[in-house]
Amino acid sequence: MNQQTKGNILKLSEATVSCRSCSMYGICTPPNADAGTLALIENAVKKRRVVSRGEHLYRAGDPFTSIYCVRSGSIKTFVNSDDGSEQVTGFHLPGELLGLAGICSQDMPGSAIALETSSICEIPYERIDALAETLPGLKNELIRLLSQKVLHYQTLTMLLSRKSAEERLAALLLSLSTRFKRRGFSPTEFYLSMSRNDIGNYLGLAVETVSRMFTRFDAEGLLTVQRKYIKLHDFERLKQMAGSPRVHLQMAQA
Amino acid sequence: MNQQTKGNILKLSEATVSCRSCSMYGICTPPNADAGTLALIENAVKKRRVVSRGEHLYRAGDPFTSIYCVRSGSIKTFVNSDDGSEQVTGFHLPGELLGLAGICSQDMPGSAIALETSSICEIPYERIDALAETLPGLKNELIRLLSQKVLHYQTLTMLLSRKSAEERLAALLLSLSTRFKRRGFSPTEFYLSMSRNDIGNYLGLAVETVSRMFTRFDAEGLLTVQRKYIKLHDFERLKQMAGSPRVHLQMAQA
DNA sequence: GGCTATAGTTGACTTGCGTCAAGACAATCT
DNA sequence: AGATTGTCTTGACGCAAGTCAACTATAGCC
Repeated sequence: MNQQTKGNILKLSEATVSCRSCSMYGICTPPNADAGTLALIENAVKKRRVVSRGEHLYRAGDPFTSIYCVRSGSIKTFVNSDDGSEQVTGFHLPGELLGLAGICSQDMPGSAIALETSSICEIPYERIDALAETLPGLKNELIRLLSQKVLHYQTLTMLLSRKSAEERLAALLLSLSTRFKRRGFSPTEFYLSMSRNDIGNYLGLAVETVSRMFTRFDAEGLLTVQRKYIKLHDFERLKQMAGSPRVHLQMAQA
Repeated sequence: MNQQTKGNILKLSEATVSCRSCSMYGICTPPNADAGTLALIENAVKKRRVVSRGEHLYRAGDPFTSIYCVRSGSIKTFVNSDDGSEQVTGFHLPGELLGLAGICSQDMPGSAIALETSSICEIPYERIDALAETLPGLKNELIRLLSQKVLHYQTLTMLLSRKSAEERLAALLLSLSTRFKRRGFSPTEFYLSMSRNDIGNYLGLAVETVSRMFTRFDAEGLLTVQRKYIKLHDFERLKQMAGSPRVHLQMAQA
């Protein structure tokens, strides 16, 4: 029995979301679209791209041309600070968007690297205007998605400024779980495609602290951890730890 | 010689930005607007509102109806967590937008309170669609502004997850300075409209720590502080402290 | 298979910042 | 003026999490 057949507990690289559960669904496949419109979108908007583990999807400073959506696999985005260190700004799972922050500037403000072999939909931004003429709801949808991002980062900000290491890790695990569930994967059992290093970087913690927290959570029976493999046992206690339930909801769309 | 006449070193409540230096400029007064269009906008979009110190502009849970722009004064936005505590998500100065995170949900996800008597432009969101028909660039402008917000919060996230108390305060002061300058106020001398408590809350620091940092900065000759009054002396060292110069830029639009 | 490089874990030690507590200064009210 | 209340500052102390360092497990490679 391989991963694929073992229900929906599998590595993201082996999973592909259907367009139905994609953030871009309202954009790519608007409800009132006729065959002609769908063909238009098919040709104008969708462009597949495969990036393998460690490869860049885009780099900071690249001219902004497109926004991206993860079909399968997972992507980390990060910005570089002057001293050469990088700060992870997000993990992007199947069905989620990235590259939106580039809209406001000519260049991409950060970089994106595949955490594993991933399939990506690329939407050239210059075509948005043309497309919007036939699809009046498109820009509203984009605005809504951007607003959601704003909310997400506000939440993350809150998480990072107030919470302890324990709370941060609990919140991340719940966020991942919620997002897996939304796209039809198991919310209790999954593989982390990112390293402890990435997690620590994202949460503002040292690697060692992340490691210690995993060990503690496991010892306390909250979850089972074997390297990248995670199985969540006690949602209730994790939620308590992470704090406000509103926070989880908002974390859901990373 | 009162505050008003003392150049442009004054309290925000006494200052009003012209529409020219407002974030909404591209929206409120599009470049190619004829008299008829301007009249349309004047009637449909602009609605003034004055909120006095401590008063709510909106509350978390209120139905989302409008986005707002500060004309004069200053506003703090915050979200409530389950335990009743609040987390400051931003300080909004003349010319800056707020309420954008509400677009994605039906209700306002957070609250906004005036830090001093403030004049606010209110733009009913339902009219955006109608208005966009006569002003094709409007939605693109809104999208751009939202993208800028995303970038800002990514930066803030980075600030909070990695930086020390010293770096955080330096970054905030530089951010305020940049934003004052952009709107035509003095970048070196200003009054803080927010309390130490708000600052600490925003930066994820205890009030005492904020206070100690101000004292230390003053002792080191970086600035002069007398309660709310701040005079910056050494930009260079402040920038060094705050870290990446890119961060300041991005902090500029809060 | 064994060798090397990388990622993850664990322990010992240090430190920045939060917490608690007391006091100083401003603003407002009577 | 003096009393009251809220904001800000300063000091003493403890702890959560960072740093340094050694060790272990895993993955990738010849």
